[in-house]
Amino acid sequence: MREPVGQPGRRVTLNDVAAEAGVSRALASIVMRGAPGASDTTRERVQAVARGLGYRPDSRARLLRSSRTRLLGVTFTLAESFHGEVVEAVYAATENAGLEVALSAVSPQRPESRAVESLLDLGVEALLMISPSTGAEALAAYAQRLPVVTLLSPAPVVGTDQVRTDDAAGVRAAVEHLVELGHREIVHVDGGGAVSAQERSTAYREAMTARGLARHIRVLRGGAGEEDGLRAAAELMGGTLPDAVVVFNDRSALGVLEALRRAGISVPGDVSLTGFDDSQLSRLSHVQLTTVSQQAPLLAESAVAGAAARLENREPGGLVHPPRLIVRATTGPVRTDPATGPAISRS
Amino acid sequence: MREPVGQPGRRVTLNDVAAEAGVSRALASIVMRGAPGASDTTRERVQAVARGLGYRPDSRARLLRSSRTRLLGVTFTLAESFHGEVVEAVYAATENAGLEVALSAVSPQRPESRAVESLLDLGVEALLMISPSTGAEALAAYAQRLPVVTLLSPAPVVGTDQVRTDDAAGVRAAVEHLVELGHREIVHVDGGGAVSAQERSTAYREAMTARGLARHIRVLRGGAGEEDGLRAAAELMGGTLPDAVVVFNDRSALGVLEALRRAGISVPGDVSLTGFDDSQLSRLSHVQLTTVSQQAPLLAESAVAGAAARLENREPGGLVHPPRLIVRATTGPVRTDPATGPAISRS
DNA sequence: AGGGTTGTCTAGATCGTTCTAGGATGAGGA
DNA sequence: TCCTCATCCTAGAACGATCTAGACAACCCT
Repeated sequence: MREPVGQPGRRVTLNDVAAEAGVSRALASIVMRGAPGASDTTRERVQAVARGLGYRPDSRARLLRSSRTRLLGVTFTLAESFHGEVVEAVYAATENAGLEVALSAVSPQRPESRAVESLLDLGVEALLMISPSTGAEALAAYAQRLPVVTLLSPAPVVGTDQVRTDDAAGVRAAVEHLVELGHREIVHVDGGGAVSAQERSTAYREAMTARGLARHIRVLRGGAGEEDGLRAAAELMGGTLPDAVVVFNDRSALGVLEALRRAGISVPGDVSLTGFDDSQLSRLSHVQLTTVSQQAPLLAESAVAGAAARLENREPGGLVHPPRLIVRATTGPVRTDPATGPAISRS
Repeated sequence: MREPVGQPGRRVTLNDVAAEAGVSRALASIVMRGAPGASDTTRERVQAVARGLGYRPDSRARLLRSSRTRLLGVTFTLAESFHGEVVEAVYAATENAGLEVALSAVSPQRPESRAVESLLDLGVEALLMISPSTGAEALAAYAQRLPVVTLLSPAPVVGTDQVRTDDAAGVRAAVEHLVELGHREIVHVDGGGAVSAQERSTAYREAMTARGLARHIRVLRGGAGEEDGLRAAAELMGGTLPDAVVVFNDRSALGVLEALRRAGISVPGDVSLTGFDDSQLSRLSHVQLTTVSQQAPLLAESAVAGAAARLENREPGGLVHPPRLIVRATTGPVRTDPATGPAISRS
């Protein structure tokens, strides 16, 4: 198998293709990017030559010259596995939208500002920031220079488009799922000061009220981590056990699950449990957590479409998405005989 | 707070800086990249002007023109959280080496070949591939075009530099740690057909033999996933329990841990347990798995240094790194009274 | 036949940098 | 005085693409 490139150092340029095909560089350019202005016969000929020579356009040159770089800058946090899922979906979505992706990671050692700057230096045409940590002012400043779409952003910022999950709908779905299963005493372990903790907690109250369970409303202080769940579960087991627990997120739910099981309480035999995020954790075979999925593909698709819309001076739409309840093995019918209660039964 | 840029659309170029400072474009360029050939006084003046105008070099143009792009292409898999840790460390390492990073992700929908091609189009000068899935031939072909460094690569490929962890040393460390604690009957749950399963299993045998425990050698078929651990643990509990279990990786170890605890066997009270990878899972507060850490910062540093060395036509060195044993809560002294054994005692 | 339109193609400028070749200037040596 | 020679600087050509303006046919319509 011979390499198409003859010389090791030399790279095949558009000039080479044009010369070989006997046309001008400009025409070759037209053909390569599928622009109108070339006959079908030459189009085919040039393409054949390009293929034969193993030509690949140099994106640096392309980006430099054209104002429409079709390059979408994406910032994400390495440690967040959900960001990974979104990025994956962004790649897929950009393919259809005819955009290219430039990734820039955020980490404790690499602030978001640096990530954004490197993208701007690369000449991205729009910015897609996943869970931005940048302050509203700085974000607004970016938005003045180019379209900015945020995903999982804590708060709205003028000039940016916000793609997000309908948190309330997610919590509502979880509560209703539990009610359908016959549960009445449904407790909420909240997210403490975490992002969107407020929204989810409010949604819990509303969903309970809507189902006529207002008198069963009970919110425990939780948090975003596993330890918060462990702590909340300890508090929970201090009094009488509820039918079910709706937890702020998966990590915390994992803590609750562990504490309950360690105390000999069966999940879902005695208590049902739901999380939020559909993280890797929730899929572990001994966990199988029922949870609310922020549908990464949907969010990504929508964010990319939003950026594309802005680039064409259109108004993007459909930026809030309903999540999906993933029913696994931590929710089940309410226990039928309260007398044999939680203290005795074993998983 | 006024933006340094006057017009919203116009970007500040080197020309603007040169004009404002009253020097030629070339001289401004010399100053900006710290090249020799400018007096200290003008150097300062130009720098002051650049700062005042908010000048940022356009990397596209820079990359296009200069042969030494100082750009390091990195491929990684989104779903692998360990890759994330490495990438994080790569950013830090490149900073010192004076290199820039271009990321390109691999996912089920985006094959590694595509990721590499997009990096080549961008004009990267060297390639750092984390856990490459590309075949040896294709990899060798890349290596002919530019320096290629692989990280966590399954097998050596001619022309590429391989940075990896000394798997054997890791397993040895785990075994010796257990022996120190008084354990004798140490079982190994292997990785099945997974990458480097063979090496780790061999290292286990050697370490046991070296400690005079050859007759206690026992290897159970495992795998890379949690289910494999669950299955192996079931097999394990069929016979008499060993003192300790050295598992191929963290995920599988988590399965073993879960199965043991569910059967009422205390870890580390009855059985000690070690994993491999120091993954996020192993740090969960109810897990606290003793494990072998592939030191991401060290690996990244070494890989970047290797790439930098190749770019300067030097031979890189020190590509194999010893891992570090992270002692958490799943290993402890051997149980003192075998009579009260595992079947009765509870965690 | 002349004027307009449409389709195909090309020359040359351009993007923002870096690089090469060479022009001033002044100091120091013969 | 004249010739190096280093130091500081500049003009202009790259890099590899895109874009603008316009040339040249061929065609249609009056």
